[in-house]
Amino acid sequence: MNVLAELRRRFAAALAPWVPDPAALAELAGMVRISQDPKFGDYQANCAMPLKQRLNRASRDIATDLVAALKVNDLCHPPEIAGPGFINLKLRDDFLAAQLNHALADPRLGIAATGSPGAAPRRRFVVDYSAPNVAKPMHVGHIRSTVIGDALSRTLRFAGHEVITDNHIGDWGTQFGMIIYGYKHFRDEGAYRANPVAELARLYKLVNRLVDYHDGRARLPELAQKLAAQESQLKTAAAEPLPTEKNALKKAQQALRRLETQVRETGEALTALRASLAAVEGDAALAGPLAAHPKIATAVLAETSKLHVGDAENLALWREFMPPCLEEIARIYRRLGVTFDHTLGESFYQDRLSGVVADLKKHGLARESDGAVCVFLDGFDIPMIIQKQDGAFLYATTDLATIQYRVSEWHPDAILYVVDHRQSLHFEHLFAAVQQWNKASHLWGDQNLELMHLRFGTVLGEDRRPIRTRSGESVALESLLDEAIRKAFDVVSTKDDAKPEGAELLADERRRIADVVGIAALKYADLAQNRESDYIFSYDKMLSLEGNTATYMQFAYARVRNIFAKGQIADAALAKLSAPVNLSQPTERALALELLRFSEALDACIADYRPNHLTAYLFELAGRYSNFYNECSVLQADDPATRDSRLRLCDLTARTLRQGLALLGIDVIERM
RNA sequence: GUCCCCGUAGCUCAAUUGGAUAGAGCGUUGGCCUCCGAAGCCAAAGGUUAGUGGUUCGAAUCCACUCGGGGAUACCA
Repeated sequence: MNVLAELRRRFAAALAPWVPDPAALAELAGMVRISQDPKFGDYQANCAMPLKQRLNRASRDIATDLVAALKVNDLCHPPEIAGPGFINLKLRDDFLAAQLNHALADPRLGIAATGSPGAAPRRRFVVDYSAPNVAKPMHVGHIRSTVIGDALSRTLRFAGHEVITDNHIGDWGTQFGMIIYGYKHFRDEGAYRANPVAELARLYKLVNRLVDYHDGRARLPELAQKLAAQESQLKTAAAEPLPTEKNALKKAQQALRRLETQVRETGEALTALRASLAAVEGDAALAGPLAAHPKIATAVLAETSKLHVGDAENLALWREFMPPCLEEIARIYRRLGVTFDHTLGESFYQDRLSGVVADLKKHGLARESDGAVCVFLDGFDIPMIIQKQDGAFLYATTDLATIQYRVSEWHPDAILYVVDHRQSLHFEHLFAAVQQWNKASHLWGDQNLELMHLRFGTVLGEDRRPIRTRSGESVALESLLDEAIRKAFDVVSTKDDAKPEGAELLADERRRIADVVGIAALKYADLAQNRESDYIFSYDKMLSLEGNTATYMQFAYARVRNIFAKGQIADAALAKLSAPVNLSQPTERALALELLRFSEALDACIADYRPNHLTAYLFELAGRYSNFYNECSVLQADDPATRDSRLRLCDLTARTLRQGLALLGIDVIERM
């Protein structure tokens, strides 16, 4: 049972005579909360105060009447009224014990599935996440979308929703023009045969560097000119006498500061550009290709465009490259334990794009402007371009086609996009456009379709700039995984060697544990910190195995399981225990209360699609278990009834931790 | 220029979406293994929630302005 939801229902019933408006009633009933401080009880209701004005009475009196009308004595001790009218509720121990019994007997731990009585209605979700570019190695920037999307999908599914996951991979863009060009001009046949993915990655990097180089050369004069202009502007501004009037002075100083920043930033950009050009020029291996391919940028675009119009040679190459590229990302997903129901990338939608454009034109939603086909939308300064002057389609076009496909094939209630926040404007455009399109063309009709951009912050380095290695490339995702596992292995070995009775793990088992612990740490660091602001990447933090980490929960789990192992209590024996749970010790009661909040944590996680509610809950639960573990002996309890009661608390704790972590895509181990 | 996001302990982040004395982790200081696993537990120090005004029973949260940071900004994705 979701105790919070039940209390809200009880309050709604008690409030109904005073509050006829259903919306207002729901809002007031929603003011039942978990208490922040145990001294205020387990839950508190804050709805008396807002009624003060509506009823024109003292809020404390309202609280008194409300408590009189409230029927909760099967759940709680008599409510207490505090301060201006806070109503504090404390659950009865016999109620807690009964709920624990129920959860213990249920494989779903007492969590009602959607669609069942009293639970939320079942919905169908499409979750779009990860979406890497398959032509280049996955890097650290891909981890957030992948891990968050996976956790949300698992959580929604467990709650009872229908979930369709779809990896919208980048398999049709300019990157393929680059590797096709690279393959035609620079490939090492032997290397390609031996390891196609590695060779293609090398070619991608090589071509990318050459293109960047020529691009940089072309930009250099412009940038230098810009700097000179800004410098002279600054000089002129600085030479002018400062105004004496206070506001004007402030403005002038501000303008000066802004100019100084501009000059500094342009100067830095220029220096960086010169350095990168010099690096390429100083690289003997690049001298030949550089001289021989001066027009590489346009040539790459030409290869891309040949692919798009169906050129036989390029299409054949693309078909040849795709399997190893897909196998490469599949390998990473296997290591992460991430799966998808579908992998329908950009290429899948190519033959639908012209139809999308035609349909939008037909309904008057799109028109030509400066040679490009644009969708102009109310409330936006700029249009969304769906076809370029040269006839090429854009990612906006693909995204429209993708929605069209998803609604016609899958009929979802919601589509969730787990994507970097920098694409916010794109999604605002896209959602606005598709709503218009639906009105004109009945893509999904009158039913409600929730389109949601679940944005997250960019992964930045510790210098607050996009994460890079010393050589200037993004950190490969795989090297991060290796590092996480390597570090976990060191810690596992150290801890095992230090055990009082000597090491107990074989090398093989240590490796298996390190795998689980390392990947878990990596995922958890991301899930626990799901904010919309940027994310400072730090090896130390991401791979930490202490404090609020997945390791903490895994450790708590292993300690529970160790009790069962020491006591030689099999799972079957645990399941047969039926002794009433006794909550006389404060740490027992606190643990029990936390165990029953699992359902609330899941609801919160789903309500705003934020796994960090779940991580916070699991951290809290593991903490309560640690307190209990320190205070209460289980195997050496004073009497058999207490022992059995505590064994049952341990059992439910272990199962809740295991289930909660599983929803985050994190495994547990029996020993570590 | 315009629009969007953000500013909370030394650092990285929470705060149940307007509730009571703003909480964790890391780091710092001190304590706890003869006792089911110390990857743990307990305690201490650390805050004008960037600032000013407003809204109300009540503000980190909502509104206005100021300061500071980031992002986006017609033909990359």
